[in-house]
Amino acid sequence: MGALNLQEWNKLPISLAELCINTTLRCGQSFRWRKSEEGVWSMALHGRIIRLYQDPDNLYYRSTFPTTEIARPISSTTNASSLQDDTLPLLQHYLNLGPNLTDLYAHWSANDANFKRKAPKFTGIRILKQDAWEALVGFICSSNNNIIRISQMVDKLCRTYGPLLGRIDDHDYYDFPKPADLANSGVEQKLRELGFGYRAKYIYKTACMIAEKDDDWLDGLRNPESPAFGKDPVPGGAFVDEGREGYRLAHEELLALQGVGPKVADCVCLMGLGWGEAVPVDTHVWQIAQRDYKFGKSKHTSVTKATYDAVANKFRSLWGQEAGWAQSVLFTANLKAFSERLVAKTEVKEEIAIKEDPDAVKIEEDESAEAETIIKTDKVLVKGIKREADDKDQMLVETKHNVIRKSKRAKKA
DNA sequence: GTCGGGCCTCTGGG
DNA sequence: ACCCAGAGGCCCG
Repeated sequence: MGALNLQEWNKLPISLAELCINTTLRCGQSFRWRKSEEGVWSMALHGRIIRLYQDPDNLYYRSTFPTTEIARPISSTTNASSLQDDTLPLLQHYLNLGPNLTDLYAHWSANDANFKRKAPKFTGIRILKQDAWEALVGFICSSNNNIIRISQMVDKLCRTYGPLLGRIDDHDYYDFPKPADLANSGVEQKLRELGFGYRAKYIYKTACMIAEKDDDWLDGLRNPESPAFGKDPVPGGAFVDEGREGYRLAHEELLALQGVGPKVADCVCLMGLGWGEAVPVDTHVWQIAQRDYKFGKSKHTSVTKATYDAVANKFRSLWGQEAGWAQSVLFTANLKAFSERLVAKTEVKEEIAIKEDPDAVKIEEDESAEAETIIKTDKVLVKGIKREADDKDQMLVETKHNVIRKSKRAKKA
């Protein structure tokens, strides 16, 4: 942490088991957070620049408003501090700090031995309550893509079409552009020049469709139990394996947008509209379903609609109301960027001992009574995570390769 | 309803 | 060197 001075920061006591921003902010749900060399996460959010830092006992946070906002006349009934004071409730909302995460993990583990085995190294993951429009655009970008490139694309989008909020430590912060900002002719061409590929047309068309509708159309699809920041929750109905009526309606409405298929619609439902039962079934989750939950006997390699629904329903029946949240934990555990944790001794420190005797690294027992898999362990050289500028050294780690056995029950045959 | 083929771009691994 | 599969898929015929 070095020269980082936390004197001027606000402090919120919270454990790493209840929130781990280092995992939550880079596991592929939000594509806009940036991490400094000091370990400070920062992003433009709700018209201000938010900075976050976490140690084992506290979350530290601070807001920086644009100069015009700070210079705004203060009414006689409003003191200076109340201008910034909504940062805490804003963060509590955005980081979704309401639920007790330890209890949730226990609940998901109770019916699921696989979750119980995988989750302990991926604690503190929360589903962010992101702006629905931002989530929509981000996940339209995600098709046939990887998290690093998606983040670069979203950054270009904000830099080109979003309002500049300020500059901190030689870094400019732009807020996310509005639908109307992307609904102009020439946007598709510009996005193609910026490297969006075939997604340029999807974003332009979807922006046009949203801009045509009422301003509150997208938020009208929200889970009433999880309203937008500043509004009061209303009961949203009883849970069912297929998902509640409101969720299915929201999903269907989103499918009408360009570049939005079932997976992207579920991402928006889960991370932008507050529908906890939305389970996005992507290539990773499909792999997980085949490897650990006995899916895959069907002949098609790609996920058909029927298979998609079957996988999502299976996970909803297994994990319940917040199935999408549980899915995200397993998704993160399956990401290559986090694969070092599968064999790392400790999860708190970023650095893995580079010169450590590889033979001293413990091999985890990962056999599952349920999963029909064979585990092979290999020693390989992998590069450090690209986005961490201070982590370029090559690390000697071990990875496991799972080989799917296709036979239905005859393990020994 | 289902199935291929094509799609922008970048990267790690054969 | 070179190619190709894969990356949090979707659209079209």
